[in-house]
Amino acid sequence: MTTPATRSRENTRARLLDAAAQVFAEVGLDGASVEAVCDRAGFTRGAFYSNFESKDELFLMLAGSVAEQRVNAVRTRVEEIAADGGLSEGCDPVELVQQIMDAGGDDRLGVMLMSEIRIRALRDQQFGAAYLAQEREMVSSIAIIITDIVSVSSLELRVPAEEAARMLMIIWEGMTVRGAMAGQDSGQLRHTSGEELGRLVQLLLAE
Amino acid sequence: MTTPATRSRENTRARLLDAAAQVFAEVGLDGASVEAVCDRAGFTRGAFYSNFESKDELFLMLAGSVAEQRVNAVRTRVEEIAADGGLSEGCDPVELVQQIMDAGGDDRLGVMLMSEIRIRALRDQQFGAAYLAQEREMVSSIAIIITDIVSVSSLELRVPAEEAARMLMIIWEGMTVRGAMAGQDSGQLRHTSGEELGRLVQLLLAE
DNA sequence: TGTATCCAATACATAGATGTATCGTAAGGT
DNA sequence: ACCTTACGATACATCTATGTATTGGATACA
Repeated sequence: MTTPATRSRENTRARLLDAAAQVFAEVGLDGASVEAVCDRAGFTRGAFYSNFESKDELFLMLAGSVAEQRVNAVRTRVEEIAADGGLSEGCDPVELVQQIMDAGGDDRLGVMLMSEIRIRALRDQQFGAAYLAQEREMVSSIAIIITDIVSVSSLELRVPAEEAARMLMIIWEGMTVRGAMAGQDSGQLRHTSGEELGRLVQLLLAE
Repeated sequence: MTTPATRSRENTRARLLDAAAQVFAEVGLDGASVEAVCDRAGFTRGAFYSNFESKDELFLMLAGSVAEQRVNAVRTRVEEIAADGGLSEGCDPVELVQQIMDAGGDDRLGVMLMSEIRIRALRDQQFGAAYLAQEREMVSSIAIIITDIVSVSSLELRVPAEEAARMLMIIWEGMTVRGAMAGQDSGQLRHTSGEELGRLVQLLLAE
């Protein structure tokens, strides 16, 4: 009953979670059978029911892990920028925002998975509350860096930092979703959504 | 083979489409069985398969009708405002934008149905292209009225009208989705998303 | 080497959804 | 009044998914 067994078990769980992320993104939570997830992971349903109680439990764990990753990615990116002294007076606000948003990095499948998560957040009160709470954390992180950026520049914000952060996040989300619809790969995705974000940043700032 | 029979048939189809809108919004396309839709409409599956080939065909028709309604609602609202001389010099841009966005009116179920439609647009290339085309129509309508508003005022746009329209639409969408997640009813939904839109309008305009 | 344990595979029972084929009935035409 | 047609209900066959119960096999430990 030492580590190897446990290690193997955790590996199995991780592989199932990975596979689930892909399959849920591709065909949706309801469209994905437990067996499809297991096939993708290279297991049978025996492994699944040995590790999870239901597809729903798996989804909740997956969503929790995705949320955690996003929040952390944005926060650490913000901290990195602050520590790196990226906030010199001559820094480019547009570039910085771009970098922060990239931290939450969404490729095509990522966009689809997030959409699936949002749908669930719409249908399930509890889950929705958790989703919104997690989003507020991201907004807080972004608001902090926005405030810092503005404080070292000669510019000023035309709306409160939190509002600005929310707008940036929503526009970014809307643009990536539409980019994915148009069949763009992640590279183009970053590009087009970046352009729109740049314009919004210019709107948010005033001399 | 005169009207009554046909009329009854079309009535059946309409009731099934209505029921489908509700059920799809509540539990999603994949989560909704054909029987659930029929139950809601007060029919059996016999009626369904007599009128539609599959659940998917029904969904495509529903989505088409929803898209048409939205585009038309926005366009006619824009035309009404233009005709009503609502564009006097002293008009309130924020108020006008609010009215236009309201035309695409989304209550809680509407938000959920649109989310379902967008998910499909993400998964299906063809459908996604159609969705984006329809959205471009809406953006065009909004851009027109924005241009008009600006032209009769002493203000000017800080970005191209089409960009402004897209941003407004995306922010509006993002806010209504989040409002619905928070469990707000349609009244509150309009209120909170309206506030955020107001701020964006102010950002978009310059003296 | 034997044994205990843990984990995933397999087999099975059941439930639910789909689509088709058939039937009953009401309305329209002659 | 009779016949025909159209539409929705019913019945059925099939398929797929789920969850559980049992089995097999690998690994750790004595």
